[in-house]
Amino acid sequence: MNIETPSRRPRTRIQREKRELILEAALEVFSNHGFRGATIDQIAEAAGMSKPNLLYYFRRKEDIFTALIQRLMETWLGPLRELDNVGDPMTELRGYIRRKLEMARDYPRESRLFANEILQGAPRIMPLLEGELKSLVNEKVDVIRGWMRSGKIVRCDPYHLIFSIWATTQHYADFDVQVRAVLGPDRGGEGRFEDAARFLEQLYIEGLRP
Amino acid sequence: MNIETPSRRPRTRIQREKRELILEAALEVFSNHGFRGATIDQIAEAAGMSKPNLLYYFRRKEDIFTALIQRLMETWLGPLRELDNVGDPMTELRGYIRRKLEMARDYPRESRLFANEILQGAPRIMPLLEGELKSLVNEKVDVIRGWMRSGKIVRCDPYHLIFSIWATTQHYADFDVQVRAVLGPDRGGEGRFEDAARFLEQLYIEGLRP
DNA sequence: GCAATTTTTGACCGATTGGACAAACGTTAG
DNA sequence: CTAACGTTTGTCCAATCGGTCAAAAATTGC
Repeated sequence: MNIETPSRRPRTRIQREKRELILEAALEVFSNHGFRGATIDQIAEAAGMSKPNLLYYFRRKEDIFTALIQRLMETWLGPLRELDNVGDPMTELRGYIRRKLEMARDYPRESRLFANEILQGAPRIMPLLEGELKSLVNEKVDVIRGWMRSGKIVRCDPYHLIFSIWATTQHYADFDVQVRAVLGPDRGGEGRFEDAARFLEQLYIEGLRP
Repeated sequence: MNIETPSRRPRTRIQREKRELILEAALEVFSNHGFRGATIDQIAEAAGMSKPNLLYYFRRKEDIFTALIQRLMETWLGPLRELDNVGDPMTELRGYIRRKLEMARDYPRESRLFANEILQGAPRIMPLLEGELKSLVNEKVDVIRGWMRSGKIVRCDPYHLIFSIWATTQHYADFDVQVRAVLGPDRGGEGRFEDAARFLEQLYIEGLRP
């Protein structure tokens, strides 16, 4: 019999461990080759098991992908969830930018996985975008609008403010190859994230000052 | 005999027309599915011809891709080339942002094609990035540094300034599905590009003012 | 009109892919 | 020990893919 949805029995210790192993391997492979470009064999090899063995834990290739996306979404939306209207607006926004940039540095595979899926038209995560993501953004847009009304930051379109923060920070994960190619070996080292952080903080602080 | 590199004979009228047809079809298919995700059959069908017929004009799938990239690169770097140090720096930068945003609106397939290639590690265009692109950026970085020295714009890292303009503008092509999902049917209509333009111009003008 | 050349097509091929399956192998509770 | 259950593997399959090839059809140059 197969696993996948725990219809009745709870997960075994081996099941929990092996599923975790597979998801880690799948993240590596999917983020580098996209859904279509990745093969089950590649994932199985990266996870150190045979293909039929992998298919015992996840019936179909797509099931691995959706399980991965589902689990990642929470981590990914974390920084935006933390954006709160306690504390100084400018400090909050700067913290958000910093956290997003740290995620681009520390979790580039997750970023590229999302980017790849969105690029292909988000066929597998559209409900998430229109549901959870949309409502979370709307919630934070209200917070930002409050800051504008109280004159703490300049008036502008809060949706596009969020988009631009996403774009500028995730750029350093998704387009990392290009960034490093343009900066060259000397300027493209590990310091590029600190340089980016300095630039972006300055841009947004000066650009949003009321 | 096959075509591809015009070793001796010049291109026929039919060859020019059909190759154009194929490249247009390939742009549509590659930008939606990536290199690996696209199939020759799909491209052939989109071009309205049989697969062997297509392979008569381009021997291999990769040849279509590289021909496409080669031709697109010029168009794509156009706006950056136009960035010149004649005229007011702020006006120049605003014009650059506006042109890049117009390209994201009018040529989203080209943008997604590049994004897809970069995401996979740019295996087919790395030389272009390290060569033509890098030197063009370096050239424009000098222009921007000149503006900073003369106090026309605030001092900041010109590389990351360019990166952030790329990121924020191309975001509206590459992540269009997400942008529309979050904005919803009412705010996600055609007006989203004007809203984005207004926001970005304000952000960069305020953020770069000396 | 005719021969040379270019263009198009149907049939085919080997490799890869996602996935099925039954049999073998391990593990664990009584 | 043993029966039940969980895990692993080798083998196989149908579909799809990139690409070949020879021959037919269309075009072109004279």
